Amino acid sequence: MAVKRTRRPRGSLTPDVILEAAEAVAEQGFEALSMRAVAARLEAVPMALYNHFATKEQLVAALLDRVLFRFEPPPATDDWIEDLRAFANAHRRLLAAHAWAVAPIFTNPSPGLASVRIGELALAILVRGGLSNADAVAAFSGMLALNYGWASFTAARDLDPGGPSHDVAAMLRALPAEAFPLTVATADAWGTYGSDRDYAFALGRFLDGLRAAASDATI
Amino acid sequence: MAVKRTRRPRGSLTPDVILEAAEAVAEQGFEALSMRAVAARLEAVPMALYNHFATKEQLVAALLDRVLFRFEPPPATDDWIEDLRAFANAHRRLLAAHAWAVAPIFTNPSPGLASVRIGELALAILVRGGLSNADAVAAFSGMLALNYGWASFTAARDLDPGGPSHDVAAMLRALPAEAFPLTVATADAWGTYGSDRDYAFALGRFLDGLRAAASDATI
DNA sequence: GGCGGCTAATGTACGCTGTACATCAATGGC
DNA sequence: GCCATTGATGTACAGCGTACATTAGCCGCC
Repeated sequence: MAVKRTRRPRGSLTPDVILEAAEAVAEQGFEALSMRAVAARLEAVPMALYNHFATKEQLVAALLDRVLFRFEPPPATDDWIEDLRAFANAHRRLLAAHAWAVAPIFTNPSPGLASVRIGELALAILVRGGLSNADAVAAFSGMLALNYGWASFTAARDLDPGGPSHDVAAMLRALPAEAFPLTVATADAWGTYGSDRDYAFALGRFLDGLRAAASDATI
Repeated sequence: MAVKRTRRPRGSLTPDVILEAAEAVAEQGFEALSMRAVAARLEAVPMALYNHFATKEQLVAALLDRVLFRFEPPPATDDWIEDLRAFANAHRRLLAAHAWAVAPIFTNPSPGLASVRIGELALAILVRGGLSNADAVAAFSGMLALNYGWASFTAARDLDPGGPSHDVAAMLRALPAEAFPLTVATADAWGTYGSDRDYAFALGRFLDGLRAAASDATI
């Protein structure tokens, strides 16, 4: 006997191992991320987590910062617009790789250190392109907004394949053509809604405009 | 006596009055929107709502559609780019006017009828500008993503004035300048993060690029 | 006018959530 | 070897969405 349930060794619960477990839980859907679920995965009791994070909110903030720190900027070239394109693509890929994180990041754009680092890296490119401080901030905000918004489109689909939006094209085609002629006519294009090609187009137009504005300013 | 608590008259609970109450509740924060809170505001019992909406999720979807139906497109002119600018601004104003709705719309880009209507109206402008169906869908997606992303920035601030991001500029200025030189240097510009001016800049660059692409295509 | 039947409003209950608060036990300093 | 510190635990509570059973108001029918 004496198989008495042994309690967790005293130093074995650290913020890092908690966040590791939390991410594993979150990967099967952010709404599945509960203090109890994280604790269970660590074979600990829910309240044990509160010795390392004051609230769930703080745990989530730390988790999101951890994810955003994985951003790695592409190497710089001599064309700042191409650097910005690569930067935006890398950023969007990061969001797509952690689809579960998109919604909470979105609703809580915490100014964590990881976000600041991303901003710093983006500003370096924009300032190199000749933009003023104010314009660089505005341009970076625009790129960020585009990426977050776009990520929400794709995340909704990635997280719920076969969900209500699993066949947008068919749904749109079924609409009354008198009321929504263009929607019905573009139903096929909507089927690939949020595609890489569409993103490249949208980002491309933004960068075109940015390059024109920068070269105007430097003339 | 016979002051027995009278129950609600039989026909008095309709989807409309429920949504009306739900919106009033949601306006003090989306997380405050619970079935129980909506029922309480109607002096009804929580389960009464389930005679009209199968789940909370469906109630929320109907509520969001109701809000998005308030979008009114600006009148058309003979300059499609200017029409698109006005359209984007009107759309963003709608989101800003219902900041609580931004997060749920974002996480659940439901293809409700109101969204379809907005898409139809946007496509009309883009097709008039000479874009192909595929490009029109991509351009609209980009505008939508920009607006949703941007709205999330401002909504976070509007919903929580005095919150952790109440003085971004001061926070950024306090960062180590060696690690984040550009962030510190642009701290002032970050203070107006998400401003109308910044949005106008970002949208403007996108529209510039779009106009150039369209005129290229028609030559 | 009385009377069923349909259905909307109600009541009760369950499992889940975050977390306040009290308790207990392992560990580092003396 | 003892004690204070502190991290792991246990219990408990309010609030959530909602399944399921019950009640009561209204309708058409005789």
